[in-house]
Amino acid sequence: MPELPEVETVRRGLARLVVGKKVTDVQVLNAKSFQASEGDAKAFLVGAEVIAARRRAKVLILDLSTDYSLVCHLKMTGQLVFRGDEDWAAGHPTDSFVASLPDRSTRIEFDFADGSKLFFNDQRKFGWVKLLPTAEVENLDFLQKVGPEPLTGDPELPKEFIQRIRRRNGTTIKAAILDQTVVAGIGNIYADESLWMAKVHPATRVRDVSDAKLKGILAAAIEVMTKSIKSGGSTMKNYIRADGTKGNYLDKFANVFRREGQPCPRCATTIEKIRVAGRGTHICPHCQRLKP
DNA sequence: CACTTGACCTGTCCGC
DNA sequence: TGCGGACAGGTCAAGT
Repeated sequence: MPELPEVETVRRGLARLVVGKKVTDVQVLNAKSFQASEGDAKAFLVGAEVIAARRRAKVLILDLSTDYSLVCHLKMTGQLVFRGDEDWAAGHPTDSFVASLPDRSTRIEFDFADGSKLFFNDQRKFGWVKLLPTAEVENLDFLQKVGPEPLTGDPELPKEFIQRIRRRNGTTIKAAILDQTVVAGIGNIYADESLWMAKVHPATRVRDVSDAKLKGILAAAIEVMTKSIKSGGSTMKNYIRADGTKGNYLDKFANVFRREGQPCPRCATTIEKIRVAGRGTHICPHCQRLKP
C-alpha cells in the first residue's frame, strides 16, 4: 500500500482539497470499511467542517469542527479520492487514474455542501475509516505502539531507532525495518530501496549489522522517502493521489523494486527477486551480499 | 518476550 | 478458453 510517502502525498492533497468543506452526508457501501455508530455519524460527522488533515505513520486523520476525527488506514489498496464539480473536472489532469466515481471499489462516499465529494475506494477491503473523538485518536492501539516519525529532522532519531531495532536482533534487517514499532512508515518498496542504497542484504540478521550501518540504513530510508514525496509517491497499481493522479517515483527513481532481470544501476549485475520476511524482495546480489 | 506464519479480501497473471 | 495457484504496497492474531 501506500507507504509513508504515498500517505503524506494524499494528506497534502486533502489539506488542499477538503479542508474547509462542510460534510452534508455519508454513504457507506461496505459496512466493514466504516467504523462508527450511526448516532455518532449523524451527530458529529454530518454538518461538521473539516478543519485539518494530519498524518501519523501511515494513518491519515481528518479533524472535524465537532472535536471528532475521521481516521483512515489505506492498507494495501485504499484510496481517498476527491471529485469536485463540473468546472473542476474540466481542468482535471488528463492522466487521471480513476475515470468515474463511484466505481466498484468505492466503499464510502462523503458529500460536501458545495457538491464536491470524497470517495474511499479499497479493492481488497483491508483498509478502514473510523469516526472517533479527536482526543481519542492517539489512544488507538496502533498509534500507541508505533515508532518515531522518520522525516521530522529530529536529531534524537538515530539513537531511538538503534534502541528500538536492537529489540529485534534475532530477525532479519528487512523484517525489522518493516516493523512499524521500530520506525514509522517504511513498507516493502522503501525497505528494498533503502537496503540497496545502504548495500545490506535484506536477510542479514540485525545482530550482524553494526550501529554505524544501521544509521546508514536509516539515512537511506529518509533520503529515499523524502525524494519519493517530491515525486508524489509510487504508483504500483492502486495508489493514487487525492486528486486522482498517479505518483511517479517508481518510474523515475526506483533502483531495485520491481526491477528484477534489469541491471543494477551501480554495478550492472542482474537484479534478483527473492523472498524475505514473507515478502517479495528485490536485491542486487553483488552489492548486497549475505555474510556466511 | 520474540519470531514466523496465516488470515483478512479482491483481482490479475502465469502455467497447465 | 478455463482453472488452480501464487502473488500484490499492511497489519494482526495465532502458533511455536
